[in-house]
Amino acid sequence: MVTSRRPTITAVATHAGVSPMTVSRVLDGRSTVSPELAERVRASVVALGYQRNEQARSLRPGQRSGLVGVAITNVANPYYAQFLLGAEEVLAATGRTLMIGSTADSVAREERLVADFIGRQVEGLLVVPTGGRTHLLPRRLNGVPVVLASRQVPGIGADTVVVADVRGAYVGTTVLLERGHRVIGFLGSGMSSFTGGRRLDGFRLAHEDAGVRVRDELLRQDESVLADDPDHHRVIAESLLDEHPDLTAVLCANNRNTVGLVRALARRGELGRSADQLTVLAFDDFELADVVDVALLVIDHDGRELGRCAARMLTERLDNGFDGPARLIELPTSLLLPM
Amino acid sequence: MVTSRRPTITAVATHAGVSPMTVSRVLDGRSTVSPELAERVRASVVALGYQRNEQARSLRPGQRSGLVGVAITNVANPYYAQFLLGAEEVLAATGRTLMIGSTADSVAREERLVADFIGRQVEGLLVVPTGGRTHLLPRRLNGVPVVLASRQVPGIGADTVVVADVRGAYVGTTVLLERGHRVIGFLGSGMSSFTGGRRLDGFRLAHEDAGVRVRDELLRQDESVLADDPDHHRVIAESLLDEHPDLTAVLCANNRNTVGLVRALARRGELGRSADQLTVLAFDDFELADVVDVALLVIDHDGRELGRCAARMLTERLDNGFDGPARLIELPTSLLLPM
DNA sequence: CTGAAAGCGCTTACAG
DNA sequence: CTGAAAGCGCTTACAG
Repeated sequence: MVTSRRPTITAVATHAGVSPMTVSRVLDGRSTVSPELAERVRASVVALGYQRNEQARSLRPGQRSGLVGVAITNVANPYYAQFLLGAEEVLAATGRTLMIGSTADSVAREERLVADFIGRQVEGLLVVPTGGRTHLLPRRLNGVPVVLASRQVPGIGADTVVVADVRGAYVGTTVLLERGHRVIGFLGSGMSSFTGGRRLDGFRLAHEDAGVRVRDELLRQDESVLADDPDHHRVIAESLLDEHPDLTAVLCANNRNTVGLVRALARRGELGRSADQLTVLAFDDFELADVVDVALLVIDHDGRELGRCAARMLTERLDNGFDGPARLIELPTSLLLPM
Repeated sequence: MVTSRRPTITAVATHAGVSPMTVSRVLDGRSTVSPELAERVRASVVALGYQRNEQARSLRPGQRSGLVGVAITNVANPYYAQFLLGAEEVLAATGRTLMIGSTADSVAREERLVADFIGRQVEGLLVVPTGGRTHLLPRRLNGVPVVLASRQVPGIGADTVVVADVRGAYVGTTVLLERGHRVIGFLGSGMSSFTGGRRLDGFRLAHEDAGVRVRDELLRQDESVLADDPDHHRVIAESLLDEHPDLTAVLCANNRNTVGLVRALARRGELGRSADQLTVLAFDDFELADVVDVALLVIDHDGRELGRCAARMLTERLDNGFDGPARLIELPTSLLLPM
C-alpha cells in the first residue's frame, strides 16, 4: 500500500491544463484570472485534494510563516493551560498557528525548544522563562521578537507581561494584618524564584508597613524540583502546621501550594475549623475554591488574560509595526473576599 | 532599526570560506569533513548565530517535517491539558514538535485547523474529533495518518484510542445498585454525544442487569453549547435535585458535571450530608476530590496516558513502518472507592 | 490575462 | 574530502 504523495501546484496545473502560475494566481485570489480558467483550476484543486504547501510558500522572501512558538513550563498546569488558551485566541484571530512545548522549568529544554522554534521559522515567541538568559538574547534569536510572560529576565530587553505579584501579595497580607492576624505563614515552595520572590516581597512589605515583624521560620520557600509530585506541597504544608500551631493565617504563593495546604488540613481533620483559627490567603484562584470548607481569601488573576496580553504585545510588533523599546505590563490582581 | 535577516547556509559558507555543501555536511554530522574545515564551519555557525532552516530542509523529498498537528476541543480543560502533556512526552522523544489548536467542538474550526496543519506539512495528526467526518477521510488528508482520541468516528478507518466508557459507567453504576441505590440520576450535559452516549449505555446496562428500571426523567443529557459557562452545569444539576428529592445517587458523566453538582450541593447547604442521602459517582477524577465533603465514587482514567497512547499509535506508523488496518484501543478505567 | 525564468534555503546525487 | 549542478514547491518580477 503506497502512501499517496501530496499533490503539488504543478500537478494541479497539469490537471487543469494551465501553468503553475495560473494556479498560484487563483489560489492567491488577488490577481486577475479569466473566469473560465479559474473555474477549471478550482475543479482540479478539489479533484486532487490539493492543499498549498505553506513551507514552500514561506520560503520566498517577504512571506511570513504564520507560526508562533510558545514555551511554557507545564502545559498541564491549569494556569498555563488558560494562558495557552488566551494566547491562541488572539493569535488564531491573526491567522497564526501555535507550536508549543513544555520546558518543565529546565533551562536546557527551554533552550532546545527555542532553537527548534527558530529553526522552524516562527515569526515570534511567547515564553514563560525558566531563568536561562543568554539564549533569549536578541542576537541569538536572529531578530525574532519574544514576549516573556509571568517572569522577567532582566537585561535582555524583551517585552514582558507579569502579574502584579508584589502588590497582590501586599494587599492580601495587609487585609490579614488589619484583621488582627499576627502569626502568618508563607508557602512558596516549588515556585519560580522570580514570582515567589516578588510575592514574598509583598508579604514582607505589608508586614513592614504594619509594623509587624516577619518571623523567618514561618516562611517555606525552595525551588526543589519535585513540584510535580502531588504530595510534595502537602508534606511541606504539614511541616509548617506541625511546627507552628500558633499560626492564624497562611499566604499560599500559588495554587499548587494552596492545594497542598488544603490537603494537609483535610488530613488533620481541620477543614471546617473557623476563620478565627486559620485563614488561607491564596494567590491564584482554584477550582472548587467556593466549595472547600476553609476560611479563604483569594488573590485572583487571569491566566487567560495573561495569554491574550502577551499575544497582543507580540502582534503589535508583528502586524502593527510597533518598533519601540521593550515594554513591561503588570496585570492587576483582585482580592476575592468571601461572600 | 532594521530587523536582522536570519543567516543562511550560504552566509555561513562565505564566512568560513567553504561551499554550502561543506557546511551542510558538518551540520549533518554523518559525512566526512576534514577536521580543519569542520572547525572553521563550526566557528562561523556560532559567529553568525546560524540555525538551519527546517522549512527549506524539509522541502527536499524524503525529508520529514518533524511536525505533528494536535486538535483538541479545549486546551484549558484539565483533562485535555493532560492529554497534551502525554502526547508531547512521547512525540518530543522522537524529536517532533507539536502544533496545536482548539476546536471548541466546532466542526468548522476543526476542519480549518486540520487543513492548516496539512498545509504546514505535518507528518501526522492527533485529533479529538468534534463529529465532522468527511474532512478526516484519508483522501482529504493526502495520506497523512491521523489518530483519534476520546471519541470514535465510524467509517473513516482511523486509529482510535478511547476510554472504556461503557464498562467504566457499568461498573460504577453496578456498585451503586449493589449498595441498594434505586433512584440514580445521570448528569451528562454539555458532553460529546459519543462519550456521553457510551457512558449512558453503561449506566442503562447496569440497571438492566440488576433488573432495575431506568427512569428517563432522571437523565440530563444535551449537547448545548454553553458548556464553557461555569454556571451552566450547576444550574442543570440544581434542576435535577429540585425535581427529584428522592435521588440517592447521581452519575456525573464528566468532571464538568461533577463540579456543577458539587457546587449545586454547596449552594443548597447539602455538602457533608451523609452517604445515605446522596452519593456522587464521578466519571473523571478532579482536583480536591479527596477534600470535598461528599460521598464520592470516582471512575478514574488518565488523560496523560490517553495522550501517550495516541502518540504511540502515530509513531508506530511514522517510525516503525506499521501499515496495518486501523486499530482501536480502549483504555481501562479504575473505580476509586473512598478510603 | 497568461506563462517562462529565476530564486527562496536547503540536500541528493554526481564529478573530481 | 570537497564542490558545482539540479531540484524540492512555491511566488516575484518580467515578457508577451
